[in-house]
Amino acid sequence: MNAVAPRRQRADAERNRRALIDAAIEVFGERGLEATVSEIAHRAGVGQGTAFRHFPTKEHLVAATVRDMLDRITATAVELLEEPDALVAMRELMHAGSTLMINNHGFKAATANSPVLEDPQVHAGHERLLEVVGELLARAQAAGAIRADVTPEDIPLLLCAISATDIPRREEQPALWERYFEIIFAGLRAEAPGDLLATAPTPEELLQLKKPG
Amino acid sequence: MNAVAPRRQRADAERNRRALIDAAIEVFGERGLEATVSEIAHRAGVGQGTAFRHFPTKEHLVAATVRDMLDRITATAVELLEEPDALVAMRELMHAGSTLMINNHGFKAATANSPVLEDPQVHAGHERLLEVVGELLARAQAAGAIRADVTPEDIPLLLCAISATDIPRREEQPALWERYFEIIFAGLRAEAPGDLLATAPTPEELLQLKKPG
DNA sequence: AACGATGCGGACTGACCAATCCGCTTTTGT
DNA sequence: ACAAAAGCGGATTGGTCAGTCCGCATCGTT
Repeated sequence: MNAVAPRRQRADAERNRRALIDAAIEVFGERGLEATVSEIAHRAGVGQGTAFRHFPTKEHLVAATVRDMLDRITATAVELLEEPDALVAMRELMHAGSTLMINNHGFKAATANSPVLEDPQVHAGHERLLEVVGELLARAQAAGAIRADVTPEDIPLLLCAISATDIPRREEQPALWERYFEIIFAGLRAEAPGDLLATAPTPEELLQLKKPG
Repeated sequence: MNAVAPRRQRADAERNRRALIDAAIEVFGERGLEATVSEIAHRAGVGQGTAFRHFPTKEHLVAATVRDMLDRITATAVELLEEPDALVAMRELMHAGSTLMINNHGFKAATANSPVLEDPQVHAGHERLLEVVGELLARAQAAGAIRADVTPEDIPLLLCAISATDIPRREEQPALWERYFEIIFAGLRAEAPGDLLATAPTPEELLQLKKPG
């Protein structure tokens, strides 16, 4: 019977913590991880001293936002467990994940950042995501829609790959990444797609995003 | 008849310029674009004043190294024009390009950096690469080995995608990216690969890089 | 050999940023 | 209502880095 003493924190402190994470998601999303802590604090409507009290290091703040983002993808994945068509579920999961990474420059950069990935909170969130992804993937493989040698750990890495194609010419061709989504997703399909191709929502049309002439 | 006056620069200046680019490729390669200019100058055996005289801005130095790297890939691509098997040529080109990007953290980061891509030297180097890639790609498509809707511009972006998978666990699984190379390359193959699969050097074995148990 | 032009090196500047510190304010329990 | 605890804010510090400056060395030319 040791004193674990959870000692709930003050209401305003909890509010500020939440506001900081929300602001961090926004600001890191817009400007990448180079955004400064005081900019985030300001956006959250608090002083930067407050930011560093809640998150002793910028890296801690980054880890907290990454954890939050991971939880969002996981929530999407859980919803997709309801989808009867396993291939559609996988496709939508990957599409949602790519969209999220592409709209959040900071999240994309953080996944390339080993120190962040070693944070226990982030690691736990990642594990939880892998479990749900594993379930969706297993179903798609059981249906013969996805190659059997693909593992759950592959999926997040492929999302990194897809979002890495979004860097240049964002103005000219806003959704060019969808093209590469199709190519990479095609690489995951079972060796003889044949009739299964028809199941995918928009299999070939999306590949025509580039200028036709 | 205006005075263009090429005015050749002093021999030591030219030597230093070359040494700076070589050092920059090394240092940016090891530590990414965060490496400091003075570190590069020191590695090149010159003072940092010299570095800033040759390259008025860090960005100029980055652009010069990117241009150099692009020229190296282009040289590889030109050699591959000799390869009789068009699919093998494309595969080797992409493999070489991925290897180059993965071993050079700075180059990888620079391709995600719009200001660098807008540099006229870099842009010219990129165009030149696209020409050669276009030729190799056209041959592979004519042979029915690669989907007809793939364009030359897709290839560099897919190399970015492949190298984006190399970020974590470099120690544990040094060549994990080869796995994703296979998946993405498979996505480029013509819809009915069938017998063509046999042409690829190591089509399925490389996919078993992960722990089997 | 000698001189002018070109290039060199590294101390220095100014800006920026993560992280700290401490006097002040708000919350919470009584 | 009051006091102690908890939290707040922003000025400040220390360190880093791109870019400048200028006295000195080296090169190339005659």
